[in-house]
Amino acid sequence: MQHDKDAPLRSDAQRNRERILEVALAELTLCPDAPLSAIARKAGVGQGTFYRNFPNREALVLEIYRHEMRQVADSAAQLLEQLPPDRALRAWMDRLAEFGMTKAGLADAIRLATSKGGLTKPAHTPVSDAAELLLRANDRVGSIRPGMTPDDLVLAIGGLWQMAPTDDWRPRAARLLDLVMDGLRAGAPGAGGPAVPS
Amino acid sequence: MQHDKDAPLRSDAQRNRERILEVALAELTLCPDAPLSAIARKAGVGQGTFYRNFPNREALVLEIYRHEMRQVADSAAQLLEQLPPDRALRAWMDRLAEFGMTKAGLADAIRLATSKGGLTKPAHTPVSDAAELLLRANDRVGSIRPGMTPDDLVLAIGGLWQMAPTDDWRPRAARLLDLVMDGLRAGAPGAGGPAVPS
DNA sequence: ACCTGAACACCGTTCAAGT
DNA sequence: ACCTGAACACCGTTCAAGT
Repeated sequence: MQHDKDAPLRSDAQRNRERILEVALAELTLCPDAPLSAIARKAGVGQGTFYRNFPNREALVLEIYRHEMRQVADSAAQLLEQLPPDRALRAWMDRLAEFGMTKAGLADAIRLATSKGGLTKPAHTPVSDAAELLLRANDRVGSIRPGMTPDDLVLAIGGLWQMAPTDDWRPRAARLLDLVMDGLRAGAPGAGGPAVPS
Repeated sequence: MQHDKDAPLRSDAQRNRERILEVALAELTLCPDAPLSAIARKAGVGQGTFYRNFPNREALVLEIYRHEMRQVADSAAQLLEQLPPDRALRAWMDRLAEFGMTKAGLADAIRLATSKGGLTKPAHTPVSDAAELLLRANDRVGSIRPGMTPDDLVLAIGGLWQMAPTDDWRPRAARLLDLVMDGLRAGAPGAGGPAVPS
């Protein structure tokens, strides 16, 4: 019989799961295609135990990704309390870039793992919730064009994920985000018409 | 002795190489992680012949990528003859999106293959040449902000490569490119000052 | 109920033998 | 000079046997 879905794990199983996640985060950040067997070994569990917790590489990687991303996403609310909406939006994107660069290996691991099967549409992630929060706050003060969706914003900063962290990524990211912010401000109710009057 | 670098291939070897590329393009477009052994088999060559031509998966994928991308990149000059610079730029980005969606499998194959080793900085690709051409044409008529680099443009449209082709990608791509164009126009000499006057 | 680790399947890569 | 295909190494996944 399989495990009851809502029942708590036995304490040793719980510990095993946490150790796997801990080791996997470190290993995958260093090397996106670290062997799962190596992760299991370093976590001190057998192959079978690993697969009981995570049926495949994608399941492991997505769990780590969601956990890490949630931390950044959650900072959006905090930024909105400290800064005007447009500056909060920009500051949040800066944090996303910073996060992406330190976790570049993890981002590669995600792409490696998720390109295999079907494309997992994340739909309602913490990130899109955060984006929604920031966009609506800006809408309220008229600092950006109306009608922007979280999807729009995520696509607009998509270039961040194809930068290598080794380079002089900071000025490049800054130039990208400056461009995005200018695009967002174009057509804002508070800015007096479109950037190119007709 | 290895092969002389500039000497032409023997005709049968030449044919083999072309058949491998032909089969690989079709297979990788369908399935980004198609086994190299399957590609060799369908191309009618032995494993060794395959590896003589392409020492690893990355070498194969990059060659295909460059070949396919060159076609799109080369259309930039043609567009500039038919349209004003800003419309040519936008039309080129549309083509890039169209191309990316039909070749989504290939794009995944590239990520799969290149995330393994070091990050291969393509540096001077046909795409960055085309971007340079389009940006400078726009600079000359003052339709976009000055100083944009090909790298800036490539990053700005980076979101295209993280869209799934299954969806209603067309309106999403259009919204992204509209935003990018507005960002580019903000601060253009011909548009009368920045989008947000201080 | 959970764990271990050997066993199996599969794919990338090499290489001895052929033409 | 180029080709073939068997052989090897490695990693993901399963499963019989243990606690």
